Amino acid sequence: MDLHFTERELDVMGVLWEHGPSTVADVRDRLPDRLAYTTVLTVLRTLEAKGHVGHREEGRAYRYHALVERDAARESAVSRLKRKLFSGSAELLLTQLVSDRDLSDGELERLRSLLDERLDSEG
Amino acid sequence: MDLHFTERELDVMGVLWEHGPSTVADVRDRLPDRLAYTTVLTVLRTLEAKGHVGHREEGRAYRYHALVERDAARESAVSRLKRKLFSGSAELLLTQLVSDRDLSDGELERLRSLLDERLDSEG
DNA sequence: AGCTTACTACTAGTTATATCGTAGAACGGG
DNA sequence: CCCGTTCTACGATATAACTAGTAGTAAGCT
Repeated sequence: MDLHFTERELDVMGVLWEHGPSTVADVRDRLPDRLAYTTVLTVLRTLEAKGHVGHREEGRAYRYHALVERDAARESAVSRLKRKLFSGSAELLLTQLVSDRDLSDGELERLRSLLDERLDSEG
Repeated sequence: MDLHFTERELDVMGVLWEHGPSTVADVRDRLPDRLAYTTVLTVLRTLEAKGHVGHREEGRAYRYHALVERDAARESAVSRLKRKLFSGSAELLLTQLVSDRDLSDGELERLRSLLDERLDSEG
């Protein structure tokens, strides 16, 4: 399946994934930019139209919840990035990832551990 | 700097990065979809307006070339992905990367080698 | 009951994206 | 020298993204 979110949609989905089902006001308060209440509502409604979120009535307000798993979005995004910018190569992508100057030694070691685990758990 | 390309722009940039300076017809021939000549030209012109590509006259035609390095685009895209979908964590991103069922053992080993090299080359 | 507040529903404007057609210039072959 | 081909320039249209205002409703306070 091909999941795709726009910039602002991703901000909103991020809130729902991070903090669970939320009202419009909840989402608005956690967004990086100060948007109008109705703006946030509009984004939620387009996300709902696309089937990415759903809502449930709660008193007089709606509580919105993600309908797609964050993992699915992650997988789709990584796959798209790999395809479009790294010629489909996971190695190139990892190379880019570890060439980040900001990574600490500790982080690098943990990254290697992750790979070791994955390799050990192979059949 | 914050580089950002749309879907189609990325297709076009991909051709320029992969095959070097190209005419409109060159680009068109290498795109995944069969677009009208003028459509490709339009994309190139908007890319030029944004400062991402430049052109040089060659006979009566223009030859377009990338003005931004592929590496810069890669770095920006990875950083954005990390921030927006992985809470800024390289480890989470790598986890997603290596959880790809399609990765072969060989690839995984090469990924680990890359990390080893990076770790060894540290101070 | 009336006032205020917190919602959703509708509408709307602007900018970006995506795609292409037509016009006009220039070149190459006959 | 005319004709078709190959360019760029300009314009156009449709859809999506982004933002927000206004209207109307319902709840809660006094």
